Amino acid sequence: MAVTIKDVAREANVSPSTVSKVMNHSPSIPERTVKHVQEVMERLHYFPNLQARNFVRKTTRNIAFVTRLEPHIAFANPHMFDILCGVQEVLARKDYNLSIVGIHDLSESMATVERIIAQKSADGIVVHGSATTRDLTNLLIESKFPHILIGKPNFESQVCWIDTNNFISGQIAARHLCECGFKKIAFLGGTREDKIFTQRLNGFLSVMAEKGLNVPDEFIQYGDTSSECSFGLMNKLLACSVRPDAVICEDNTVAFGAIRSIHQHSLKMPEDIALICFDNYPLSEIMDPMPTVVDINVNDMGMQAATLLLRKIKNPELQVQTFTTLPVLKIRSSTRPCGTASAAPGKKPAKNI
Amino acid sequence: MAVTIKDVAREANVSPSTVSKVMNHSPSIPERTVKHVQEVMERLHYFPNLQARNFVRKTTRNIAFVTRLEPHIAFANPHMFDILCGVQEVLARKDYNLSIVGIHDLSESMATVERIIAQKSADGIVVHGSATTRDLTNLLIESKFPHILIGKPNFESQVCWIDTNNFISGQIAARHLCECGFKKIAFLGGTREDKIFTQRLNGFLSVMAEKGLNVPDEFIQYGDTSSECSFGLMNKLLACSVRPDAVICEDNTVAFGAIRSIHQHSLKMPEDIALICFDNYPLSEIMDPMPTVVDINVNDMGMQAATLLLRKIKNPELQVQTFTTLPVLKIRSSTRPCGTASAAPGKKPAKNI
DNA sequence: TGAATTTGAGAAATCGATTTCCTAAATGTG
DNA sequence: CACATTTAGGAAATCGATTTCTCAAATTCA
Repeated sequence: MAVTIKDVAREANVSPSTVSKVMNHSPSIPERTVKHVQEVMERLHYFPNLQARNFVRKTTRNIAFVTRLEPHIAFANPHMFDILCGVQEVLARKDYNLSIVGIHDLSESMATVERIIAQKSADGIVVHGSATTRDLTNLLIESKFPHILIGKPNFESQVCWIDTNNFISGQIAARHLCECGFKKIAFLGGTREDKIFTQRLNGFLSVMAEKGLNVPDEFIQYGDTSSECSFGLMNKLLACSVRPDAVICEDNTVAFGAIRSIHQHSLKMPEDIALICFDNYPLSEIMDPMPTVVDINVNDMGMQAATLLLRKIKNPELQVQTFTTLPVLKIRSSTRPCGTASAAPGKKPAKNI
Repeated sequence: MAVTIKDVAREANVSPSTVSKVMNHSPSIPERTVKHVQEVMERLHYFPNLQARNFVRKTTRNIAFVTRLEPHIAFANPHMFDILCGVQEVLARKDYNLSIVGIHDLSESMATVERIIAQKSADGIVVHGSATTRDLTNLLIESKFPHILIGKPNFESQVCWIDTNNFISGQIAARHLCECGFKKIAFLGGTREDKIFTQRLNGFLSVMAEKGLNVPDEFIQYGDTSSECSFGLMNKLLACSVRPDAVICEDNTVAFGAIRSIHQHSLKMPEDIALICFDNYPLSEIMDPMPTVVDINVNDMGMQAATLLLRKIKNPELQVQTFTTLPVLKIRSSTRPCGTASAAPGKKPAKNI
């Protein structure tokens, strides 16, 4: 049997209440008693039973991370794990536990969260965008259960969320290129309907307008985000009457196709044409040249989400609604000649499990 | 206040014991009482307090997943999250909770696990290779705490682990190439000291010996696993007096460099030269041609790990030591002409978070 | 010195389930 | 019909902490 508070009490010749008070730093226990009891606790290798403690305190010290989880999801979304790491990091510091709650289908998310709330199996919930539904947000609001969504929902809601600022991402990309001296900048690769793409594009255009730089219609090329498609789009761009001297790509894959086209035209990067893209995936680290990227700092986003959530748990009155994080620029050789590049050294994937 | 067992008992005109017995399917409760009580539970929206239940039952229904966790770890190891998904999947089915316990440094793993065991904050532990130390395995063995390591430790130990079979990976790669009719097969990209590389190489060689096929020394090229290095190695291979008609690459990055070299030599794949590599990373899905891979089914490995662990928790007498999973072959166009390929359709990374 | 106040620590209730008796009623048996 | 045997369900202890209330001892103050 494990050592309990009673064992410590008996051994220290005090009552269980006193031991409890020592553990909880009650002011009514004088220094010498504290020391004595702590000594006994140490000697008996006493660890308080967390279950008993949480049970009586009516807390769980646990945060649920609700997300869609499927085999090979790391392929479909390498961001998710980084977010998770950020959340875990902050929770661990405050002695909170993080538990993963996976759903397979959006239709499960409602029931899953209902159960968490009803059974009080967590003190708070982080809901990943992949598990967000309208019903779910309503439930979270009505139940007043501490929560935060990762990713702004695509509908109006009073729910609490955190997301990155795509408009600013577009601005950052544009500003960087302008600072490097490029003026004829093209934008490559999303579909007109895609909100994220549109926001980035608008951010880009706002900077161009601000600087008084012209963006001809043909400099904005829509398409899907496959590398084949972007290869074709880039060929088109390079055939324009006025050739762009820089291109912003919607993501790594798009950039990959674009670079292939640029190589085929025997153009030098960044001298003849510079390239910048959004997001930073492992792929970018083996591309030649390594592309400058505007990255969502997803790890930081996870940390912020956790911080906000904990604050809300501590202070339920708090009415934080939404939060936006700033993207970060990683300058690499596709916009700066080698040598001047301040590239973060890439780690290559470990082959072991 | 939440509804408790007493509220249900009062409303149903029975005692709390009866309600408890209904929940636990005790045989001494007749059908009509069961129905009546269940009806009341439903009506009152009663959910048993899990903390109270686990407390008295002396279980946690929680499994700790101990691993090194750092920002951008998804970059360094895309496998980890897939393993996690597999573990979670199986645990959820059995109503177990999965909680992530991250460490930053190997030196923390011992203390971390000690605490989990002492505080009984989990019923079992999964330790990822990145957190495995000799001390830790000793602790797990001595404490008889239910556990399983992901990845065979690189030292002798009685600890319980699960891993993939690299020797068989090598065999699978070789067999597949032989079946496709290739006979002059080269092996590209690891360092002599790397155990995994050596095992794969030996698996390959064993098949070649079995088939009576010769492997000239120059067909085995050692190097680091960068794509630059493998580009050079592949150039060397293609300059051999007898040119190989197939090449096995140590990983995706190696394959990436090798393919670049093959393209530069204007060779057709797989007609002039076939290529196969180990592991399946997102990179492989945008390579041209898409490479056939021998993949560790890490998701399945996570599932098996969880299954074994749960079995051990249920039956502590069980003396399972080690477990090995079989790699899977994903045939794509680098070894089979298009059309005959049975490639799994690749999902491209989602750009949203 | 005696009264008032502060301090230190214990007794007992509590949290919400489970589980072990135990008993009354129902049923079966000779 | 009397007695033995099931059956159904309740009373109460329990798990290991926390917390409130209480009180004796120590200290301060007039």
